[in-house]
Amino acid sequence: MSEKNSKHHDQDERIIRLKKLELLKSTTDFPYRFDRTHTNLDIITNFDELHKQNSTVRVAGRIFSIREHGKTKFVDLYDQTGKVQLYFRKDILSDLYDKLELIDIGDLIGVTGEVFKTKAGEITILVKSYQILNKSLRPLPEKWHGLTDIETRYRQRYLDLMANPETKRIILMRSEIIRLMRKFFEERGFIEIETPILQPIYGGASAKPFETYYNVLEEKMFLRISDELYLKRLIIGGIEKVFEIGKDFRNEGVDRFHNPEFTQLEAYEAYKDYNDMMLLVEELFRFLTYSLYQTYKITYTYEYKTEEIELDGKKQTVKIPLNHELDFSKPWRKIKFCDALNEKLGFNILEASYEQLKKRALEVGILEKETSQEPDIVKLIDKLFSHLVQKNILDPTFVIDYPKITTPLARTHRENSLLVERFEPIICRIEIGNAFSELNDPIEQRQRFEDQLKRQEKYATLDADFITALEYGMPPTAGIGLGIDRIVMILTNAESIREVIPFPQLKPLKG
RNA sequence: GGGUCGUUAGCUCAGGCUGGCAGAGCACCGGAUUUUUAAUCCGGUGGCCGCAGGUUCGAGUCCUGCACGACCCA
Repeated sequence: MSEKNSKHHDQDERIIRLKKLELLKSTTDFPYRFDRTHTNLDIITNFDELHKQNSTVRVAGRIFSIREHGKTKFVDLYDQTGKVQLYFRKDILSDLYDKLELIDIGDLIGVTGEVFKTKAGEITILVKSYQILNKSLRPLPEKWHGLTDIETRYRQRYLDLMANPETKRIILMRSEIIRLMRKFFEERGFIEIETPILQPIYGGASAKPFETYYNVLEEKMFLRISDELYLKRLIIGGIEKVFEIGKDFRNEGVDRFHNPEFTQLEAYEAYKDYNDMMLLVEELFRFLTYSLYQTYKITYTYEYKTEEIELDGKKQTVKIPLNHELDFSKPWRKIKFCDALNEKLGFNILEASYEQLKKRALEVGILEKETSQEPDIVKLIDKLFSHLVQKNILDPTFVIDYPKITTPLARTHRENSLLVERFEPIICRIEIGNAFSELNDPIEQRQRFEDQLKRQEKYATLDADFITALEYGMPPTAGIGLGIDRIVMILTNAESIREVIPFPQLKPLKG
């Protein structure tokens, strides 16, 4: 009894719909297919011709709204391409019209009819016959306010897609951006090759990996944190321009810019250096913005300020967007990592001691006094840079020439042996990638890995097989990794990485 | 890991400060309406107020803990 009451209303509308479903099934089965002559968009764009010729059209989709008016019904039908209005009349459909009682918002139907325009000028299909293709047992989110609860939007993305055009826009745009990026690299002669996701040794970045176990081999395996070391093996093997688009996995936290699994494009080109790579990135962004928007200028909202205001005597918090215009027709700004950081620090990062850096980190409040684990020096440098410099970068910028210690896979700078030839492209504070002139000296590579281990960097590894590969000789090579999720954020003006990932990581609901 | 905020009907939200019958719009059900479009009009159903404790005569409201989420910080 109490159990029945507890879910009473929950089930109410579902029970009504189940009864309708039973009635429907008692007379006919739902069809397995429905021949469409047009999409809804086709109907709108070809209206004049269809109307002139009194063409019979067949469309299908989901019902989002039903407006009854006497012995007629107006129905909004959506397919992937958009909306078309349907008009059902009792005097045309007779018995079939009465059967419309079994139809609800959310149901999928296919209709046959002719197009016309209503008094109000809306393109509409006068329905001559219809078939119910499937029934929805649950009510759709409300039509006017839609679905705004962020958690429900992410957990039930299909509802979000139905209710929020912005969600659909971003997800379709993501697909388009990936298609364009693939096209960009293919047109320049890069070959797309897939490398292992399950790896016996992880590498190519500094991050905590996900671990798994391969039963047949009786070996611990890791999900890759980067594709780098395998793609370089391909360069050594003679694939001179290579790229891969795929998921990397990092066993770390979730925030506005991080999802534990994310999509990266990595590209490597033999006989090039990081200067060439910077030009390629500039070209890529011109290509992307122009292909998507037919302009090189876009706006990104890099922050939302919240302010309290009084409205009708009530306090309300409003979100004020802070926008920044990005112009990709211009060359990107270049700033040197050390110059920019030294200016903020007041001392030379390359000569600074660990204690000196730690002291400063405590001063600016980016390090807790009582911390159980000391950050390693690379982590510390990275934090200081993020907080003191990167936070202020809005225009498309290449941060170049990093301290050698930060980057074991990058080649020593040709003019300063304390640095490496590395850059990060940054837009509106967001790192969207990482690139180097690749280190191709196997002896130095081994030394750099060993130095990392000696410094007890947290997730350092030494991939001996990779060094063996280097010993066969890798051409001078430029390489880059680009965070596709973050690039999609920039290009769609998305506030969070979760908006551009169709199914972002959430904790499972308990109980 | 810490701080702030949030969780009330299927959906969107009031109510909460100051404890006293659980509210609205949409959706749903019944009726009217043959070019409506957030259709309209009349009538109605629907609640474990996130979960578990505590204070109190009495808790959606106050206190504690937990879960999930958002933002900020680490």
